[in-house]
Amino acid sequence: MPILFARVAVENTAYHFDKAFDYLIPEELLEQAKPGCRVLVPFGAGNAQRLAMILEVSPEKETQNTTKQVVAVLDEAPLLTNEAIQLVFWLKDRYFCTLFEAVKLLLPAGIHYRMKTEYALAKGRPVEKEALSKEESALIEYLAGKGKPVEREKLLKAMGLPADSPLPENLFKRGLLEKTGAAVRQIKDAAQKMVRLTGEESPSKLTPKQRAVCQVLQEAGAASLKELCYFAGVTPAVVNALVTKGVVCYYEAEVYRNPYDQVQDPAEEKEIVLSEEQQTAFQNLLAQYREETGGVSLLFGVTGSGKTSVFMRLIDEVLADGKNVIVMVPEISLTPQSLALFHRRYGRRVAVFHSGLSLSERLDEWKRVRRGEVSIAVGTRSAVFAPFDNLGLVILDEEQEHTYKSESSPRYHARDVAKFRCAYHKTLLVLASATPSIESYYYAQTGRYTLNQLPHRYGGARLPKVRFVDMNRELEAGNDSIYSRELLTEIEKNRKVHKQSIILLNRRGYNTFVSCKACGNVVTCPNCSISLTYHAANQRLMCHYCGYSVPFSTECPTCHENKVHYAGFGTQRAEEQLRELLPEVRVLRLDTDAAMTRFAYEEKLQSFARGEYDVIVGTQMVAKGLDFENVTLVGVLSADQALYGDDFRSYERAFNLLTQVAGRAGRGQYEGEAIIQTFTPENTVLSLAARQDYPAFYEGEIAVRKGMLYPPFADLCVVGFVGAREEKVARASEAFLQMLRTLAQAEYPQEPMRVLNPSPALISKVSNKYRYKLIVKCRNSRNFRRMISRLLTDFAKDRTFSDVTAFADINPDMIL
DNA sequence: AATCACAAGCTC
DNA sequence: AGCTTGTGATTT
Repeated sequence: MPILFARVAVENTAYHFDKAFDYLIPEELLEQAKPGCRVLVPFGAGNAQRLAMILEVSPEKETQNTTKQVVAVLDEAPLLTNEAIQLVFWLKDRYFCTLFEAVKLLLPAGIHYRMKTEYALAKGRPVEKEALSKEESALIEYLAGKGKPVEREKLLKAMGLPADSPLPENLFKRGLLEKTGAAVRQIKDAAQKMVRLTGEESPSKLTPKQRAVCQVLQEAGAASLKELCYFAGVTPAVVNALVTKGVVCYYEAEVYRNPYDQVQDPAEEKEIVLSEEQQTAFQNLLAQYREETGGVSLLFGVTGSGKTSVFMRLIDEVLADGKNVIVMVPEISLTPQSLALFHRRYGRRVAVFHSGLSLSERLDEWKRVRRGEVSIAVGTRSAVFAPFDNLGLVILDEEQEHTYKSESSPRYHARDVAKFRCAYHKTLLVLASATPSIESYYYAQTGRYTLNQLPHRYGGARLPKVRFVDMNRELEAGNDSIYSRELLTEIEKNRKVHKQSIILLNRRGYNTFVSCKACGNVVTCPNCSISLTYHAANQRLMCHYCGYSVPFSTECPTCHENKVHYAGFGTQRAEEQLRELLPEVRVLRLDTDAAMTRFAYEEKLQSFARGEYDVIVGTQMVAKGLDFENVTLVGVLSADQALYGDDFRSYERAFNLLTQVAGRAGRGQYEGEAIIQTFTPENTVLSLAARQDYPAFYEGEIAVRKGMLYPPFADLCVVGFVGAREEKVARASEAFLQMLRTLAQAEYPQEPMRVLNPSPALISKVSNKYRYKLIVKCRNSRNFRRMISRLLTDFAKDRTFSDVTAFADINPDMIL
């Protein structure tokens, strides 16, 4: 009998000691213990039971009699494929997370077990002789009354004790209580009670109602209890009686909780008619897909050029090959309309993943994919993990969107995970966008990706007219509101002819940039070419990349007039002011702060569509995806807020946003117009966005990226530090910097990097924890990651900073 | 000699 | 993080 070992990922390990741990598989579990199955293992000195995932089963290498044994196997069949297991190791290596965190990412939340602790009265122990406190004896009494194990949480709640009370644990240690642990599923598989005939007993001596039941079953073969009662016109009691007689029996059948249950399979597939341009793009993509080399292609098509038609044709071909497809879209564009598009064409072969689903719905959609019952997964970021084992195509729509980057550990980017999966399956990844990320376009230009273009709008639709309003002039004319006279006039004009308007206020981040009213100059950092941010606390202007700062002064460094000021306002004020200025206009405010459920959001949009409002005022969520025929005017309150964010991607985001928002107007038969307010009308990004001239924008931007060493010419590794005491956090970041310098010099002298000084995070205090960060311009190579990984573990082991946690994020969307 | 409190080290 | 073991100091 060969001895087998399981290499497992253990739950709740800290990054600095996480790795695959080896356990012996006892003989009776050999059958069941397969890679991809979860197990229970004893862990640590106390041998407390923990959840773990088997990543590999292999014969013994060297005998260590210290090796512990697997306690139990929790899954009948593996949850992870071979690919998924490789992906787990890849995720740990790339994103500095633990193996089990990576495992969790690949599974639907609803499938997770959690360890529960139960207490019961110890048998054969005379309680009477013990010295007990009042609370203790009350607890003992309660358990004696129950006579069976009670879950820890329930017990504490029943006794009115705090959730972290050590009481039961103390009693356990004194031997008065017994402790049992078990792994429980949070979400149960949904099952339906089904009924069928046993065929054993001849149905004699039956009541009329019972005979009716049997008749239905004879016709239908089997039915759910619910349906059966409905069709036979009886209550479950009748069926119960038949069960007792042995005529019929119950069994459980699994059902799926599916929010799109009503979706019908399409009667026939409608032919998609492609324009010549679309046809060429489609042919190229198809050819590349057939190469089966695992390449990446950028589909660069202007807004309204019909990218969706191209990939639907491509999807058709891939499905015809019997392969599966993942389509990812940003959350905001996953509207019922766009989903309906897929449902109409592919019916029940579509599984959907987005944040609006309940845990159980997500679990069931995941199972449908895992069992090969669907062929397409449509969804947001997490859809990239859809467990297909015959993946043929991945499409990432609006590939530049920041929502594809996770902001919490594991800080993965869906684009990179998609690359991994496509390389594994030797198949095609399509990145689609009207405004690609600078990085992706660069790779398309330099041949790392192929490039397919759709330079014209489908059906020859025209782009909206774009006008700029110089807000400096407004101020000179004595208008100090946030609405220019021109914009107000147009809104009012629009209302009178029953057309609608969208007003966008970009307020991403918490920055207040500083500019000169006289020359329009925006004050930037001399080292990083990043807009400086005004900090009220110390009245200084700070760069949050490198920590550079100067005292705030109203004197402009360029024109030396005393007209430097800072600005910033929110949607609420924008809404109030519009109501005051144009009392007759019906205003709808939409923003993410308004703590709206997905449902309420849909509801409001519906009523806007019905014409119950004249204007929507909102943050960037209104800029994208909305498609209303009746909207002919789009106003951007301050383009500057987007342009001068304190981030090297600010121009890129602003260009992207303005291009998109201008695309909101005039989507139907009416011509649209966009009015963009700015204090810096001469900024070329504005006119480039108005013309939707991406190539020209790219040329300017890529030069800056190259000059300043920003992606794609370098990677930014941000190391964050979090802790309760500010000076401790600050000292920790300094210490880390020291460690980094030493290690880099000693062991990684070849690795190119530039380390910027640690500095407080942009939002330096979040929920009473102080945050610092330090930026390293680097090459995201295996070697560099290994170095960071070592630093993170060494740092965590250093007890002087035990109350400060450090984490790393390579190329985050926003720099803390 | 017995007991305690905290630092150090390991997790298969 | 959670737990055990080691070390030294304090108490009897």
